[in-house]
Amino acid sequence: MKELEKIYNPKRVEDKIYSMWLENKYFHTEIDKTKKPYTIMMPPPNITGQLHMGHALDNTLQDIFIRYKRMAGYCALWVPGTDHASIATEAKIVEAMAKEGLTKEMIGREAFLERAWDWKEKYAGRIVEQLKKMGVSCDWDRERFTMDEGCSEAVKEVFVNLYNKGLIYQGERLVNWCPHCLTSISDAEVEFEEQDGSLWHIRYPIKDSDEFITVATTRPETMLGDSGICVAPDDERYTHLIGKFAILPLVGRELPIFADSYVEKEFGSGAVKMTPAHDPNDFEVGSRHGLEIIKCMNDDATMAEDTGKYAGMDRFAARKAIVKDLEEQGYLVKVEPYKHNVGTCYRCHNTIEPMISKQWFVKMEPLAKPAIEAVRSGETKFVPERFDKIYFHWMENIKDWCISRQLWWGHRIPAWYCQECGEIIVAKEEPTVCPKCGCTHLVQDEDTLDTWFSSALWPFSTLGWPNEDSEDLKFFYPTSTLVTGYDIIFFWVARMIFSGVEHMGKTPFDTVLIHGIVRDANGVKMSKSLGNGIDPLEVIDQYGADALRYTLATGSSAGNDTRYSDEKVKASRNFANKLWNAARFILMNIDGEIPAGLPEKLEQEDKWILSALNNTAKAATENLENFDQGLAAQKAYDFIWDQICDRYIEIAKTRLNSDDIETKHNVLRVLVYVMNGALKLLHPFMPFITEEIYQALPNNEGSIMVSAWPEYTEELNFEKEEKSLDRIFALAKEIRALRAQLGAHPTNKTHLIIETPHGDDFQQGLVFVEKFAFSKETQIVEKFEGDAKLYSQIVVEGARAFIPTGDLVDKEKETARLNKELAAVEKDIKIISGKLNNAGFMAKAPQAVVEQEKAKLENANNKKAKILESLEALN
RNA sequence: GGGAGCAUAGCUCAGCUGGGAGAGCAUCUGCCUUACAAGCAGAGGGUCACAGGUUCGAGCCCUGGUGUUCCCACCA
Repeated sequence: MKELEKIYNPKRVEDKIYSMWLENKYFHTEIDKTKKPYTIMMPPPNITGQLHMGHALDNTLQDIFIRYKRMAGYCALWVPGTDHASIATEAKIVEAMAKEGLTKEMIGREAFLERAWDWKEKYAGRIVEQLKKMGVSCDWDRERFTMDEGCSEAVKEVFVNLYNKGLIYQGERLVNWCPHCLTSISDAEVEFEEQDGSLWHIRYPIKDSDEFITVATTRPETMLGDSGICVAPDDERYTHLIGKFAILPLVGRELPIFADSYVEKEFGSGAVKMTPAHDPNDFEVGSRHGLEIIKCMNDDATMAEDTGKYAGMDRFAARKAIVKDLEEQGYLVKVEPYKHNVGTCYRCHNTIEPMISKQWFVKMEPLAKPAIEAVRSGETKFVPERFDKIYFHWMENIKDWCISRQLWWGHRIPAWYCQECGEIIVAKEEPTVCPKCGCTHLVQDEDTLDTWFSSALWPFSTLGWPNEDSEDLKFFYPTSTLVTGYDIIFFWVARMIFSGVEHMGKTPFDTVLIHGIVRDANGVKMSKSLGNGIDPLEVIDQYGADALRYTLATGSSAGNDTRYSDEKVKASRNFANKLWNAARFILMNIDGEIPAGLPEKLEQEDKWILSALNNTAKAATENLENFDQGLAAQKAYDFIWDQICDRYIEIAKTRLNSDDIETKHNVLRVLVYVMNGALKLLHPFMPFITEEIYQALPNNEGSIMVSAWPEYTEELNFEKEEKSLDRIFALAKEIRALRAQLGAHPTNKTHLIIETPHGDDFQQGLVFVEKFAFSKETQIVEKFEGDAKLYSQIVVEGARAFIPTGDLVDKEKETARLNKELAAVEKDIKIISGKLNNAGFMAKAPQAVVEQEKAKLENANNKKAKILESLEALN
């Protein structure tokens, strides 16, 4: 006999089991061509990160599907890895250096990168250790890093390919510049925030005239870069000024006044100052009209050297100073309070400064088109489907992607400039001579690539691409399921899709399973700045990884946010303990060896539970196939708690007490079989406890994680026994309710007479009736013939129970109770016959539904007759 | 400005292609019934946000507005 502790202790179990899995290489996948591939690429966590609830959810979901598919016979591969997160990591390192009084420039590029690699070594390892605590079954032998050799090779290959196709180009354009991170960022990386600002109305004098033209602006400091004034073509107020010049106050520059349909008459003053170097719209209008581009700010958003007295001032200080000067010199007309959206950097949340600058871009339109088609054709499906709209909208309105970053940590742009002739050489390998002029004076581009440039290649760079001969690539690509949050559809999912289509000719995954974010118990997004984040590792420490996983798996449905609360985890922990005790009970009853497999002879109740397991397996499998992991988990839960624990184990006790060894063995064999099945169904959700129990059960070999997933089989479909037992349970339940009303103590067993046409079934299940209805000396009759006045009477479908309550029978109470029952059943009858008397229903409802209603009516009528009989007998 | 999600028991949420509303937690009552008090048995609690419509039949489909959350755009 094996002894398990009374309360399940995840701490004792989890690390031990994880090591066992690792040692046995269960996570490792080799190509097996006899199986179908099922592949997941883990969204690589940043090396700046700690494991948070978002990771916990994301990886729990992936682990559920990979474990399920592995058990279901697929060649299941889950590739893990980490992301170098260029801007985030660089910021952290710069921050750390600042504490030592150092800057990037002081130590130089090489020393900086050394530090960065040290950082990577330290923190990539940390996040991996944290992931392992979750129980993830990814193939650690294949762990990748976005800047490892293979990924870097892929990046270079893609850059050169796209450049050669003319899809990567260099251009002097207006980009989003973060003055804090000191780099350009892409449009996707700009977050708009509503802010209270002002609309300043400033009048500019007209050259050679006494007139003024008034412009409105939210950013007066940019006037130092003004190079024109624009009005609407049909604005009669200003038509006479078109072609004339305005004099820029404080500066004295002459600004051409011109018309463009971009301007709306109704807004502000109807005249717009043009600052092409610091405003995206002005840049566009300016390029149409050949305006001069005058940069008036430095990279750190201080005012440029040539701005006179404002030079060196921060942009916001300059704004104040300029407004003050305008006011003093009589140029300020008025100031209105104005709410507007301000672009901020998604990393540091400082206000973005649009700046003219030379950057590298990916030309998006030719890439977007086939990527849109890939989703439209269903080659890749979003779950839930609605996210394809978001994808389409973004892809259809896409602008070119700014990919160069003025950072050091990242993939360096494979472009070299000839210092002699200015030739640009884009190549995978560093060139030694300029192909144009033959000189050797070549200098590599200083910039690195957007971190998402390499993550976009993740689904195939991790499988060996650009080596086209890679067996892994051939077998596992395209991958099967991508699991990720809706917050990175643009950053990552969309870019992976167009990259896959472009470079592999196939979209990178079959399905994109989108989940929401994890909020706190009050529905507030967990964030570092709010301090409301909950550390998954602490939760695991307190309740176990299984409890956390189960909570996340059941609490979230595709596409929706989920709330975390301690109570939910506690409930999951309780479930784990319930399962544990069920297993403990089985093991306590095993003394020595028992035969493997199911016994030859199955009793009614065995067939009932086996049939229930069979049906649960079928339903749960369907749920998993539909990515309804929460429903699948719920089914395993209900089966274990309601069917195994509350019923079958209770039922089993009778035979377990038998002196006959075979009787005892038979029920144990069913118990073990059913428990194994339940464990397997639950394993993807709660891998640790299911493994621990699986190992403890007799006749099990190897690990549950590589055992076969339970499949539905007709052999174990026993409808008759299910129905029969369910009838017994229904009757017993009503009897328990009556006893509760009467305040009967469990030890107070009562005599019971059951009147039923299903005598044989009840006779077979007699011991269970007695067990669940707390009865003794139970009689089963076709027709009750006692003195009804001395009995309480229970009426259910297919049976009537008589319980002698002697003096306890309160005639009035009993009559009231039966009348209540009567009212209920009469209401049923009314509704059902209403339907059946409805010509429309009879004509149009499906036959099966009509039959069902007829059967219901018959049952209800029978029940009513019995209740009436009982009432009559009572009085 | 455009778009999307959500609205079901006190709380958190399920509810498949339309066929008489569910779970967990919380509450109340009674039980240490020899696997489990992290448990067992029972009970109460919902005009499925609102108004229309389609249908024999609507929590589910359609329309309209309400509240709420989010995404995109960014007219100075």
